[in-house]
Amino acid sequence: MAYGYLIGSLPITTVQRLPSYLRAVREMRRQGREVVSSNRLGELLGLEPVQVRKDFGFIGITGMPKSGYQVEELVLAIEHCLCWNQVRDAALVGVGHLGTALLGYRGFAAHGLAIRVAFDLDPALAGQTVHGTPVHPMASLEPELRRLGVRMAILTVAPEAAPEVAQRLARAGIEGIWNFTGCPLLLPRDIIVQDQDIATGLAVLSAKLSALARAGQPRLPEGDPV
Amino acid sequence: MAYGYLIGSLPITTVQRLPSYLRAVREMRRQGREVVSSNRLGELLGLEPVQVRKDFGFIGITGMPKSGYQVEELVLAIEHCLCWNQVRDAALVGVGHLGTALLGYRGFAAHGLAIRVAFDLDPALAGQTVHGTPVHPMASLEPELRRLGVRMAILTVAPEAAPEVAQRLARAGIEGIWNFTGCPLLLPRDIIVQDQDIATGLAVLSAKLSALARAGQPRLPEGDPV
DNA sequence: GACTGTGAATCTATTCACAGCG
DNA sequence: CGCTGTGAATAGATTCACAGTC
Repeated sequence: MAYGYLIGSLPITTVQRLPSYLRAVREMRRQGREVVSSNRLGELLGLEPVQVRKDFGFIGITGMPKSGYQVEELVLAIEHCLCWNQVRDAALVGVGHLGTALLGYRGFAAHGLAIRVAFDLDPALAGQTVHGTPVHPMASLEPELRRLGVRMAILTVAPEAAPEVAQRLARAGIEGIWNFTGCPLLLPRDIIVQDQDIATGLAVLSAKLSALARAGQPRLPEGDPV
Repeated sequence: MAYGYLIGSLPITTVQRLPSYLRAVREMRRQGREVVSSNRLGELLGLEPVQVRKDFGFIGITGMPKSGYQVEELVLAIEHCLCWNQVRDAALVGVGHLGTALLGYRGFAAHGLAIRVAFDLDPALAGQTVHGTPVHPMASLEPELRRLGVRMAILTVAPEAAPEVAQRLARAGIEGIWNFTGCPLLLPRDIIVQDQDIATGLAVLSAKLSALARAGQPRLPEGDPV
């Protein structure tokens, strides 16, 4: 195994699974469970036990034969890998339906994310707060970002506006952009862009449903039990 | 190349890229461009040209040496693969911030998706419409779904409620669930679940930003031009 | 006996290298 | 030439098989 495609020192696929692990082990901690086996966790999350063990190996966690892994140790290690144990300030640009929903999402606290400020073109929104976050006019984007020292941006503007706004974010010193616009952003390589395009998920689901329909219904009326 | 991991007859990674291709070629059609090369498309979307050619090969599109691919042919072929040229009815369950945002999203029409009905626990919402979609009480979930013959559900309830609601959807004859709850759904295998967990994207971005920070800033103050 | 941990094998996806064509 | 199309090579990710440990 070469594993030369890493984020820091972790395979990207492992990083993608960390949130599910974290949710599960936090819940176990809440329930007072102190240890958990790769088997149990895999069953809960729909993963092979060996996958779980490999992933935990990558994040430097080692378990105990017979008993399993320490729940508390897992929580701390995963939070550390993702830096979800400290707060990261972010700005949100584009207070439409989706932007508003994200501003109202209470789960970000558990992910170490705090949206400090939002921006929108609509002058009626500027000066208001949405779900407790102050909204500023687009004109003050650069100075406000620099003043607050925010390094991460959540981009929820209309796709047409995305390239231009992204340019402005890049020039304002933003290091990472969480891109919900579906429009590909071509930016300098030192700016990290994470695309969160709802259409790719819908595409996979559409294709699977269509494949199913095309195949007729070669399945039993009732499938496997849960 | 074995390629035995297919949706219908397409690699899943290819399906995931189809929406970006589609957006790009639709835009080109709008501009009156009739042909496009894999090179140009790759540049626009940040992909290797050979990747584009392989993908088009999979969906059965063949281009012309020297000139490239027919834009119109690409649009039709991709829409066909995803069944985005016909309307698929869906129900949305959970009219919170995110559910409301999805009900207000106008882009679904271009993806062949029509949300016909929504459901929510809150009795104050039942009987109302949200962005034009009627909201029903949870109690009428099963009969209403069967009456409308809806086969796809968008799940935007709170994570705690997800497993139970998913069970009800499964029993009501739903074939595919687009799962925004972040909670893993363990359902019979004949029900297709597409997880759309915002946390995995945030995890990747967090890990990359942290890796960057840890590495110091071993880059030039200004990166490559666009 | 019931776990973990890991090298080897397999499977999947991308990229290379280059033949072929208009 | 400037493209496409594709077998071969490589890279990446999962799964197998099994040795080791409490």
